[in-house]
Parts: sequence; structure tokens; C-alpha cells
Amino acid sequence: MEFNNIEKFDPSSCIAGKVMRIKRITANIFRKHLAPYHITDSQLTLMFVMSKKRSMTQKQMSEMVFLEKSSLSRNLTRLIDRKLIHKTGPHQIEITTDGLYFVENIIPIWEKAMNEIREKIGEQGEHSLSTVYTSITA
Amino acid sequence: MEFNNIEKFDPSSCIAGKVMRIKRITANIFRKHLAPYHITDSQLTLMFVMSKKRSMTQKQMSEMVFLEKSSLSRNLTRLIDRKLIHKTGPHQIEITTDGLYFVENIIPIWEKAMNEIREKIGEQGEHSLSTVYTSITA
DNA sequence: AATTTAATGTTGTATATACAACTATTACTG
DNA sequence: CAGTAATAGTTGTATATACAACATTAAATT
Repeated sequence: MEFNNIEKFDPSSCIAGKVMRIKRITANIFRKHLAPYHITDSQLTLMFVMSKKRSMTQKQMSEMVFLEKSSLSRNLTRLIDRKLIHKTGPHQIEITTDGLYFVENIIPIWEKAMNEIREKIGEQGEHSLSTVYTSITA
Repeated sequence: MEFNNIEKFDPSSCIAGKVMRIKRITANIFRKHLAPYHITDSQLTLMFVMSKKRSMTQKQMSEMVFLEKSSLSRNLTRLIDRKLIHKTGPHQIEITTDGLYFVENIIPIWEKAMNEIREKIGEQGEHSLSTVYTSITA
């Protein structure tokens, strides 16, 4: 056979392929719920972290969310423009009062998105996801 | 308390947050392995599907990989420019012979990336990922 | 304290992704 | 068969992401 590797392998076993598809599906669900509030899933993650920690460096945030520093820098730009976050020094970002209210109010919406995903993946799926997450971030 | 929702909730429970982080981590591993061959994880998924099916419509592909038609259209542009895929009609894309050889040769590299991820998530993690994938795509 | 070194953050460039609006193709219907 | 409706695919625009190169700030060394 000319293409032995192709014959033998099973594309559906690809881990990255599965992760990408899961990501697209979950992002679509979240987008649908969050769009009216003009915030994205990625931005919301940053806001959630900030709402708990209140203040930190970009380096710290970048490590917490596994986001490259340049990507983080650009995502923050949009949140800073909206005054949900501000810079209190060269190496310090802080959530604003507006930011705290925003998170406070978006949590019920976020819960709706979470529930829609839970309906799809179930208790089992949610637990399995945690297993993957724990092992890959260990 | 002023921010009751914030106090109560646990950002680390966010499904989308976990999925995004897992996605960044796996994409980084794949990127590292695939970069020398000038192909991305997303493009490789398309090539993998094409290597098995040989020919299909964009609509079919879009449903198989859960990718919006416009995103697919643009990703295909790059593969068509490289002559790994070509259009055989208005609604038909086909893998080229070059494309088949490309996939045949990249599979061993792909296996290295897969193994690096497997080292992190283990048998358990790989199985858990499949569980999530099956349920969310059901 | 001044200069060098290291760490942190930003900007240039490229791909990925989605929605909305448009174009092109195919399918239906009279 | 012609005209319309439906489906498929492309383009405009915006955010997300990463690497490389640059700029800025902090730390270390003399």
C-alpha cells in the first residue's frame, strides 16, 4: 500500500482534535449567553480571577490562565478600555468597582450557560473534564 | 455583603475556563511538534479527515469538525494555496496526491505530540476526554 | 549609586474563530 | 423551463492566540 500510515491510523483518536471540537462547542454556548453583555468567555475568565484576587501582576494572571503574555496584554486592553480593570502601577492590575459590579451581575448569566453545558455532558462529563484538567495542569 | 455572588462562587469550577486552559496547553504541545512542518493543529485536523474521506463538501467538513463555515472557508484557503487540497467543483473539495503524502509523512510526528500529551494526562485522562467528547457531541 | 542583567510587558505579524451580510449555487415549484 | 426559495460558500469585521522582536521596569553586581 502507498499510504500505510493513513490506512492504519484513526483520526478520531486525535486528542487535539477532540479538545478543539469540545472548545468550539462550549465556546459557542457561552458566546450565545454572554453576547448580550458584550463580554467573551476569555475575558470573563480574567474578570472572574480578578474578582477573587482583586489585584495582581500580568505575569501571575498569565500563569493562572495558561495564556501567553502577549495574548493577555491584548485581552486586558479591552477590559481596561471598558474600565472594568485598571493599572495601578507598572506591574499591577486591579479590578475596578465597575468591574466588581459587572462580575456580580453576570454570574447568574454564567450559571445559565453552565447549566446548558451540564445538560449535555452530565455529572459524569463534568467530572471527567475535571480529571483531564487536573492531570494536564499538574 | 456587597458582592454576594462573587463571594459564593468558585471561578475554578467554570467549565469553559477549564476547556480553554486545556485547549491552550494541548495546542501549545501540538504547535511545538508541528511548527517545523508549517502546519497547525486546526489545519491538520482537516487534512486527517480528508485523508480518510478523500472528497467531500465544505458543509460536510464543517459539521464533522464543528467549525463555522466561514472559519472553514478561510482555513481551507491556506491548504488550497499549498496544493494539499483542491476544489474539483463548486461544492466539492478533494485531497491532492501531495496532500496524501503530506499526511502520510506527518503521522509519525503527530504520534510524538500525542505521546507527549499522553504522558501528562495518562490512560485515565485520555479516557475521560473521550467521555466528555462523546457526551458533548451526542 | 551606576551599569549591567534579568524579568515583565507591548507591538508586529500570522493563523483561528464566529456572526452578519453578501454572493453563488442548487433545489423546488408553477 | 423560468423564477423563486433554499442551501452553500465568501468576505467584512472583531476578538483570541502565539512567537519573535522590541521596550520597559526591576534586580543584581560592582
